[in-house]
Amino acid sequence: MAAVTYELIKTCKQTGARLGRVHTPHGSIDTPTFMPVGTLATVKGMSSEELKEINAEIILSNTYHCYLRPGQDIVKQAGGLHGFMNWDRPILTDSGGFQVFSLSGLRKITEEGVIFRSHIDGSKHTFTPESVMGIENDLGADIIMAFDECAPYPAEYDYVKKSMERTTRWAMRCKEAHKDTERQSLFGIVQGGMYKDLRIESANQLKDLDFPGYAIGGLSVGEPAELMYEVLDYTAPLLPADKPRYLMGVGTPNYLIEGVLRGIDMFDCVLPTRIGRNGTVLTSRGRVIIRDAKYSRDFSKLDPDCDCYVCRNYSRAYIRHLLKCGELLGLRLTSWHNLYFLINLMKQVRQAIMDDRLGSFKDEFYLKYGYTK
RNA sequence: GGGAGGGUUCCCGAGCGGCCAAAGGGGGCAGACUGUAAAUCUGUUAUCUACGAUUUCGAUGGUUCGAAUCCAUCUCCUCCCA
Repeated sequence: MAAVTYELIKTCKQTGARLGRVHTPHGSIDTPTFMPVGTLATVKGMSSEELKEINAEIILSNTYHCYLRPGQDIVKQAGGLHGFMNWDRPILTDSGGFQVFSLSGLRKITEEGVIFRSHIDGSKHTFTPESVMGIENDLGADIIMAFDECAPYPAEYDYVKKSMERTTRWAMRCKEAHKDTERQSLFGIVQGGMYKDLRIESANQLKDLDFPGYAIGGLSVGEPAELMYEVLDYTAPLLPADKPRYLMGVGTPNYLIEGVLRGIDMFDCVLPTRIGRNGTVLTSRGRVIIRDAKYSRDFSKLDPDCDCYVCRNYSRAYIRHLLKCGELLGLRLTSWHNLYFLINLMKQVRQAIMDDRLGSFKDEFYLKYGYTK
């Protein structure tokens, strides 16, 4: 039996969205779910205990970053990421495939793998599907991602096709190299850019490899929202209904809801922590750039409808003051609130599915948030 | 009392006859942020009846076609010697 399994609980009668549960060696996750990103074995600004306080059920970490610092051997010796960062709930590690995209100026792709230059000291490193599986095994996450190439947008058909086919070959090699299936589950990643036939081909090829879960990668890389929805419309249904579906790198409140409506179970994104550190907070009435001068005397809470720790205790004016002064607490409080906002949004989404009213929930949410559609 | 150096746009600080509304920081204001090279990045920051015009570089007067830049006086600050 695979380390990670998916249990479908019910589908929303109004929209067809699915409510489920992902079972892992470190406990179960209610889906749809949002996973905070903790690239360097830390969700920036948040302790593991605080993540529990906001009901984070699973977090993400990253192969490339943890390999460079502190090195997977140290993490392994600490008892894997779970022991190292004192987090006893599920963890997912990304493979470094996204860094193939984001560090495009510092790497070279070959059939064998990717030669990286460290963004820290410029030193040269090689990642192959096999080496990545070794690192991810040492990191010890419950869910590990296959080593893929996240193609840029826009990209030529021929390039995306070659990239996608190579990603499939790498997925086969990953599966071959991944032995610890009792403790970890390896998810495949569908690529294919914005090309329908490539997405179909990718999904079918990966399905044949029978992974315990599937991710859709290569989206939210700068393409228009409508295009992403279109790709999801035809890609998500191709994935096995009895396995979890993970949309990588998404995102904003509307992307999450639109993703769930299209059958996605898992999401991750740096957005809440990053925009939080940069002075923007998510609220039920839309984004608020809390750093702006107009909030200097606003002693109300970040979001009038929020009951998170931050909103229960601190005002907009105070948090703005902290941010303007570069105080660490400001970054922490905005990150905290934003993470809570998305995790709580997914909780409401799950309840709406349970009540067969996700479509209505979406309309109400969008109206209040200020989305035009 | 004697000597030396200096006062530049919100702040610090370059500029040392025209290419200066004046470098560069900082601060302010605004925007971006989507599997984290991000506590980052971008724009903007004299005034106006703004693709042009007007007033700025301690004050006043002068030299010059032209001055933040040269000269004189005044004023204020810093340092050194008594």
